[in-house]
This record gives sequence, structure tokens and C-alpha cells, in this order.
Amino acid sequence: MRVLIVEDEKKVAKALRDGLEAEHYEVRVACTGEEGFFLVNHESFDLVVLDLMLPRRDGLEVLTTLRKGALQTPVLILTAKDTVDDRVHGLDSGADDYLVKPFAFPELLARIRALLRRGRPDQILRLQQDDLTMDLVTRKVMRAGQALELTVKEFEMLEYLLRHVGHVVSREMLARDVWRVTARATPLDNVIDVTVARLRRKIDDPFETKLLHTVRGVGFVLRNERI
Amino acid sequence: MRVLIVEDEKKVAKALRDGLEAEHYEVRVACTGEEGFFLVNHESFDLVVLDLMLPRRDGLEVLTTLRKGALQTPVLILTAKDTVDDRVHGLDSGADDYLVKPFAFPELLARIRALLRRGRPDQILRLQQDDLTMDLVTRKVMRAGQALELTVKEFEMLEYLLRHVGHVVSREMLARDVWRVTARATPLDNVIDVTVARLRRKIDDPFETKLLHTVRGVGFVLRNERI
DNA sequence: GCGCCACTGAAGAGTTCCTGACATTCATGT
DNA sequence: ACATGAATGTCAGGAACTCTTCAGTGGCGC
Repeated sequence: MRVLIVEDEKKVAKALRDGLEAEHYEVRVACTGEEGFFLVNHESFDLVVLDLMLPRRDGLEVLTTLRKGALQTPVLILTAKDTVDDRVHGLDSGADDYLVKPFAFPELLARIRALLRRGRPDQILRLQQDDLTMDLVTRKVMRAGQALELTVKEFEMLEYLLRHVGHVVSREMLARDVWRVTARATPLDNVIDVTVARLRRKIDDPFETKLLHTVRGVGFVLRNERI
Repeated sequence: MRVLIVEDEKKVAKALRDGLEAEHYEVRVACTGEEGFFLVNHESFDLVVLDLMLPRRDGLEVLTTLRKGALQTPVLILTAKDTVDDRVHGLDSGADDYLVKPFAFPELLARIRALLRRGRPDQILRLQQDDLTMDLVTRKVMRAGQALELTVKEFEMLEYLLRHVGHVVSREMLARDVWRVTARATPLDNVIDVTVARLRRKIDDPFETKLLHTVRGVGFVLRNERI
């Protein structure tokens, strides 16, 4: 479950991140309204926790704009603004819940659970390993927040590798399950190698830690350790 | 919009009923847990407002039982029990929101609106993405304040794309759901391509940011990123 | 050092997509 | 029924992109 926290106060943001990560959510933090807006549009989240008083761009304005763009993701407003008018206005701007600071962390967690419970239908459709995520519905592949453009074969191969994370995938498996062939005039091995190379160029080359490793004589494996 | 109030205190129940009816909700009141349970199972509601301290049958127990029976209706707990534990417990029992008495009526209304907004995805009469809007009743399509004239097929295709915003739509899906065909003498693919081209000419060509993108080898997608 | 395996760049083959022009269908009014 | 015009469908050529092949290079393990 991926949660985006939009909060400018570093201390609060850190406390939220730590608390949510302890519950095994994957957390991203945006410190300004602009950054939050950008992240929502470029990554996919299951929930947004939104502060209202933000530098650069007001939280409510961000929310309104996002809802106009047909964003479905549930949004929980978390703010110090506690008048009834504030709450009504926040909820009517498209928020799904409104919690006032200071708040009890267990209550925040319970409210987050309630929101996620309701919005769950297409959740199994995302694969993930470390900072690499693949959304099977939108077909967005991202690493470290950066969108990657994959061709069909690259996408299918990465999907296969992600479905077998940590397990070595042989060329036979790839030939059978990704290329769906039994016999073939020319051997497939090199085609697979070339595709692996191209995939590597996109998902590993621009980044520090490598995920796609060769297991000599056996095949390939996607995992987070260095060999 | 039908709302069920489960509340044993007559005065509170009446105040709620009057307040909600003033907002044009259709309201039913149950005075005991048993009665509430019966009504939920014998009528259909868009929302339940649930008190916790009820005679005969505890509110939380009712809620738990209903959720076990796969009830989808959103439930808002409205109660005097205000400890953090109460809230966490209430939300984790399947409630979608939790409001403590005494409460501000406008906030209750705003929370009810937020819950109903989320529960009714079918009843949408207007679809929207960025500055592109489609009114399903008047069948008017506008982008950036400018009206667009679409033919029937173009309209249906755009509606389909809007209903799957951000999700890649394959030619098979379009053939099945927009053209409503299973098999066909001549391949439908090119018809779809041509229709996409014509649609694109109207909704994208005159504007700076493009919305309708091709995902090579897969299909098409309506999304707001610039590529 | 040798042999095998893996990687890479480049070129060719093969797909997929887009577009303009034309054909057909359909609804409408005469 | 017929003519009309708009909407939709068909077709072919070309552009853009992807996949495959091949040949050469590099690296690993024995």
C-alpha cells in the first residue's frame, strides 16, 4: 500500500513516515503543494494524507484541482485548522476524511485503514520490488519516482521477473512463458539476451543499485542484493 | 438518497431526521440495534448513521455482523464514546467514519456528503479529465471552455476512455464494449484506429497538451501527462 | 589460456500505427 | 422511393517503431 504524505513541517512529516512505515505502508513525502501535485500525477498511490497550510500552493487548491482531473484516490486531510467551517470546506473540496491536529496516531491509522478498505478493488494489479514498481492497469513502470517507457516485450519480461522475484528465471522459462514458443528455427537465447540488455539499460543503468542480475549458466534474477 | 438513522434517544433521532430531511435526504429511523439490523437487511440505504449505545443489541455488534454479511453501504458512527480506543475500535469494525457527540451539524452533513460521493460511482452524469468535460445528459463535450462536436461513435469512444482514465484500453475492449461485436468479417482494428484519429483531431489537435495517447502494442489511454 | 557463456552494436525484417482518399451505410426530408 | 449529406467503414501507402539476427567482443570459471 502506497501512501503519499503532503506536509511541509519536517518533524511532523518524519513522524508520520516512521509511524506509517512501521505499519508496512510504503511512504513518499512531498514538502510543498506543488511537489504533492506532481507526485500524484506521476506515481500511483492508494491514499494521500494532505496538510492544508503549505508553501507555494494551498492544500485545498491542490485537492480541488486533483479532483477535477478525476483523481479517485482517497484523501485524508490532516491539519491544525479545526473550525467547523474548515472541516466542511475540506470535505466538500473532495476530501474523504478530515482529522485535526493534534491527533492520536492510532486513530489516524484506523481512519487510514477504513479508507483503504473501501478503495481496494484493483489492488492486486501492481508489482513491486524495492523502488521499482509496475502498475499492470496503467502500464506505468517507475523506478525511484521516475517513469520508464518500456516496449511490450520489455514490459512482459519485467512482469515475469517481478512475478518470480528472488527466483532465478531460466531462458527456457522466458522462451515458454514470455515468447510462448515450443520450437523455433533459430535459437531464442540471443533474442532473450538482447531484450535483457535493453531492459537493463532502462531499469538499472540510470540507477545506483542494480536489480537485474545474470546467473551464469542458469538465467536471470531480479533481486535487491548486490552479488 | 436514503439514510438510515439508528439511534435510541428520541430527541437526537428527531433532530437528525429533521436536519437530514431539510437537505432532501429520505430518512428512516430505527430505535434499537435489532430494528436497525432488520431494516438494513430488508430495505436498501445509501448510508447508515449508527449510534453505539443501543438497547437490545450493541451498535458495534450490529455493524460487525452486517459487514460479515458483505454489506457495502457506508456507515458513519455517531456516538458519545470519544476515547481513541473507541474510535479505533469503531473504524476497525467496519465503519467508514466516526463522529463524536456533541457535533456540529454542518460537519455531519459534510461527512455524509463525502461518504455518499464515494459510494456512487455509477450515477455519474459528467465525466472529466483536466479541461476536458463530457456531460452525459446533454451529450455536450467541452475542452478549455470550447464546445466540441462529436459524432456518436466518437462520443462513445471518448466516454469509454473517460470511464477508464489512466488505464490503457485495448482494441479488444473497444471492439467488445464500444462496437459490441465478437467476431467480424473485416478486421475492426483499422476502424478503431481511424476513429481514434478523428477523435484526436477534435479533442487534441487544437490544444497544447495532448490527452489521448497511443500505447504501442497495447492500445490507447487518456491521461494528463505530457510525454 | 582455453572454451563457453554473456553482452553489445548495427542492420535488416517485421509490426504497428497513422493518414488521406474513397466506399458504404444510415437517417432525414422531399 | 429517391436524393442528400453526414457518419461510419474500408483500403493502401508510408512512417515510425520494435524485434530478430548476426557477428564480434568481453568476461568468467576451470
